[in-house]
Amino acid sequence: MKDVATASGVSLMTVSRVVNGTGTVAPEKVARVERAVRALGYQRNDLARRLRQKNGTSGIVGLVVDDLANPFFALLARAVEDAAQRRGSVVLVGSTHDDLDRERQLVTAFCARQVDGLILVPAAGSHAFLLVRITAGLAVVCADRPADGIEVDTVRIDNRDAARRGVEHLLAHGHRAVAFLGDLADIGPVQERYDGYADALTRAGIPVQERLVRRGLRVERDAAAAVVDLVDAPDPPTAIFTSNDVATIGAVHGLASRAVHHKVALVGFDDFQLAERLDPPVTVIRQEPTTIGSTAAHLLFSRLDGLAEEPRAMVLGTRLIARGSGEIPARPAGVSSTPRRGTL
Amino acid sequence: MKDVATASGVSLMTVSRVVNGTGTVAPEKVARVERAVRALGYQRNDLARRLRQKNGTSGIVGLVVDDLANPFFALLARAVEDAAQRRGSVVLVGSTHDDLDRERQLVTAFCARQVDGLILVPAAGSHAFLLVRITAGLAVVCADRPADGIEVDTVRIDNRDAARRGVEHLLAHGHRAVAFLGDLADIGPVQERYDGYADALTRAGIPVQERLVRRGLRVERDAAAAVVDLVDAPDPPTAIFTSNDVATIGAVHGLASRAVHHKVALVGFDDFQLAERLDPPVTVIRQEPTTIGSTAAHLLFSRLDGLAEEPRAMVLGTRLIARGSGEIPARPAGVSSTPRRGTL
DNA sequence: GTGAAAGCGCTAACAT
DNA sequence: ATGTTAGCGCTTTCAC
Repeated sequence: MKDVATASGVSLMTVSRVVNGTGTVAPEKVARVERAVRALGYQRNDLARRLRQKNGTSGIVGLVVDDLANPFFALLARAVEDAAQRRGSVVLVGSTHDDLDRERQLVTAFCARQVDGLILVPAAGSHAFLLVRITAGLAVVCADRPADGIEVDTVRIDNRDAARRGVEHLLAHGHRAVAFLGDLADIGPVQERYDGYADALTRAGIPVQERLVRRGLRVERDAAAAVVDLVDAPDPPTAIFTSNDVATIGAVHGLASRAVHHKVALVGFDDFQLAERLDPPVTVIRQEPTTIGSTAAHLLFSRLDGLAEEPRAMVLGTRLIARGSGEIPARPAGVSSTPRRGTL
Repeated sequence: MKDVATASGVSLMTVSRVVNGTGTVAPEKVARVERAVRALGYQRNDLARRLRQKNGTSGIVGLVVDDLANPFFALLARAVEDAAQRRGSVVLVGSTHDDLDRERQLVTAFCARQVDGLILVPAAGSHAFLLVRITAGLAVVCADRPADGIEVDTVRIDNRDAARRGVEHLLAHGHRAVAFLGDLADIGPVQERYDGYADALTRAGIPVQERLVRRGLRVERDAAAAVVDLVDAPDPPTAIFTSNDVATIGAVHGLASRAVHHKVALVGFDDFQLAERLDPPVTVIRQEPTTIGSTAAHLLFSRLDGLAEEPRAMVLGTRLIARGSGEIPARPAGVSSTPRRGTL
């Protein structure tokens, strides 16, 4: 900047005014400065700028998700990025892999770079460590899940209700022995989806059987193994409810490996690519990661623009998409499980 | 920081030394300062820090990809993020959607935030605008494709060779009429894969038929429509080579919609989730986005650490994974295309 | 319309 | 072992 000023024979202030288009500068000097800027390849240092502008913002937002490589979060991330772009902000991303320590590191690293705000898919555990930062002016919006211990804007779906509807869809096709497959139990939505599963069974007068409930499934292989274990058991489930995309895809593999994919019904949480092209096509409860991301981004930007209401809890809709796997009736011809005592 | 100094009754420099663990400070004062830091929730402003440390780095790297929501780039991004994390850097991301203007905006926005380096999946077009920045010290590594007009480190695969092998796999099963489906022709790898396709045909003495070549397919729907158009034509191809994951998935839909998925062979570039579970399972040429990402990140960090060799061109391996769709023989029973003049 | 001076939060380089 | 001074690149404030 100093070089530009020297080269065009004006003061630093004039350069500043030209670069930012503020104040009033003689047209002739504007031209001289602009020429020098181009010649020297000068670009404003936004960081130094922001240092002096007491009120100024960095134009950086942080996005902390569970796993950027998961299509759900990749779509959410792109939606956030789109919204940020339209506003001239840039996005710092990081994956926590549901590890609170990792999340804390990311938040610290992001805050050290003066992010204006944070969109957070919180890991399990207390987020009280964020309180002091929020008090200090950090805007935080939670996506997909609320964060324990802080009251901030949250964008999510009604997991419990959606899961209940999914399981009821299976019950409506005559199933009584419905298995539940889920990720780590301490993740909020996983627990809520389990609750919805239990709700559906309870309303139908069916007791929850712990042997049909498998949690802590982090990767597809875990879910596939759980399914194999379930269908090989003496009294196998006639239907499976998987509580996220990873579990659903694992279950598809598991069922196919035992050649029971046409016999055991399947409803999965989260839609996924090619679900409609599988055999049978997979019935899912779809949520919209893109909508979640853009809603969270808009909420964050509203806060940055001074919105000072109570924290909002936005609950977005879900839709059950029946494709085939969830409509397989209970105990079709060919399933060889001997009828036994009803409940156990 | 000033507050911390006041609260603990020491000078700014002492606080600085304690916070950074540099120099020598009396244990008692260290304790006092640390207490004040905790009490006030003080966190160092890395940006101001970096402003003063002339040599210092921002600890921010930029990652510019085609589309973050595409699983290929999502995996690449996660690999970059992992590598950055291990180094204490954070990652700014952005999607260009193969638009050079958008890419330029992202690069400008990232540089204004003083990124140390850039990992770039370049859009089509001249990247001469980067020259001045590279001269000014910006480290750039290209991933997936080289950038036009600049000489920088590049991490990629041998698209032409891999595509040739994929098409030869089809030819080995007796196919003579092999269609090519691709994204925008001005994207480097798309052109290279087309060249590989043409190579395979030429080596086998088969002329390339323009009517079997469909490009500019950006989304699955485009590819599905192209496939429908191809198979409905008078002299339909007996095999299809799709030059990326989007085209492959589109082709799967297109073939299924005309119920010819067991009759028309398919080899796709890029592996994708559930490919092995489709009917028939899809034969692909797999590249490793994760390896590309981590290699690019390591290369970038080497440069930031002072590596001053000539720009490197790293070429990673690919593997053909035969699953079924690529092994369908030419002209199976039931394909009703009347034999006509050979070439036209 | 323009510039000079002060200072954002921090740290080199020199004191002491 | 600690404090002082100067200044990173920029903008604010106020004077001209």
